[in-house]
Amino acid sequence: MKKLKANEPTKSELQILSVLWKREQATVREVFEIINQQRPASYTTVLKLMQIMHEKGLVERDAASKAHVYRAKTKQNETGRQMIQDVLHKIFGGSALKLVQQVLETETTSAEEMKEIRKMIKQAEKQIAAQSSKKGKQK
Amino acid sequence: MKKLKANEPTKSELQILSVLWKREQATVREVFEIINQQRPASYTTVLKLMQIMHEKGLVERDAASKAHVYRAKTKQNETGRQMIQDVLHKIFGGSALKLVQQVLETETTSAEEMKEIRKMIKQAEKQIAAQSSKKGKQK
DNA sequence: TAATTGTTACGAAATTTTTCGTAGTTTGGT
DNA sequence: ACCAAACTACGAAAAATTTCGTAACAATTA
Repeated sequence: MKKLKANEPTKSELQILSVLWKREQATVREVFEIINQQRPASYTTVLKLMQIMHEKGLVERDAASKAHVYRAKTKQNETGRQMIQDVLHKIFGGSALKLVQQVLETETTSAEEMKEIRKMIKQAEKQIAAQSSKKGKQK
Repeated sequence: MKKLKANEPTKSELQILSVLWKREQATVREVFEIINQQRPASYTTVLKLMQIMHEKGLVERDAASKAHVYRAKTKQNETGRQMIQDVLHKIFGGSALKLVQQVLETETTSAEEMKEIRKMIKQAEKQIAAQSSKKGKQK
């Protein structure tokens, strides 16, 4: 076996993953173009990072053509869950309420999204109901 | 003037801030006790970190008594907003919907919290309505 | 007062992450 | 076949972060 470690992406790696999540797949050059306009960076730096990410298993790549084509291997949601978990506990003391509150206060959320969010809450509430009845009423 | 830089706390610093947010104020020893049971750490390491944080202006301290008493200087919400902003854009492509969805899916959110969250959404929706009417209807 | 205990200050090592130069390879055009 | 352009591989320096030992000082107590 190889690596069972939950290789958390570093900040720079996250920045690259972000690009891959948006583009589905990309060459080093393409990623570089985008990263470079967000902050100064040299081509080989981005290349090296992506190679490291490959070793870590954060991305996969197709070496068929001259310029390797990369894809994110770690799912956006996996990473997202982890990071939210982090923020939730480190910042908001575990209160989902406070977190959501902060999101809604800060972000411009469209009416459309609101509707969707409300729908989700309905769902989530059902979950809760189901769970508590299944587990039996504790006191 | 001294520092205008937006001194982002590092991971370790965040862990310490987290303690201070919960306890309002604490000595190095108190923080150490807590940190140390989360992960192996030595006293002087925590001390050093807190000294650095003091230099950076992340915390303030009262040196009146022998053991300095520290308080978080950066607000929980400030940091929270920043980090959410980060997660939102780097992971969820700016979609508040997706973020909230993830939160609700992952976290055990109590019925109580759900109720509160719903209330907030009502509020937020009012905001939107007010804004769009004020700005004039586009399209 | 002397010994003991607990605390801060701080330099510097250790570790992790990021950056970049150089060398060698592949592709495509002449 | 040769040259130029665009890549990959990779070592190693640089920078950022974390860890810890040692020294010095203050408070407490025997």
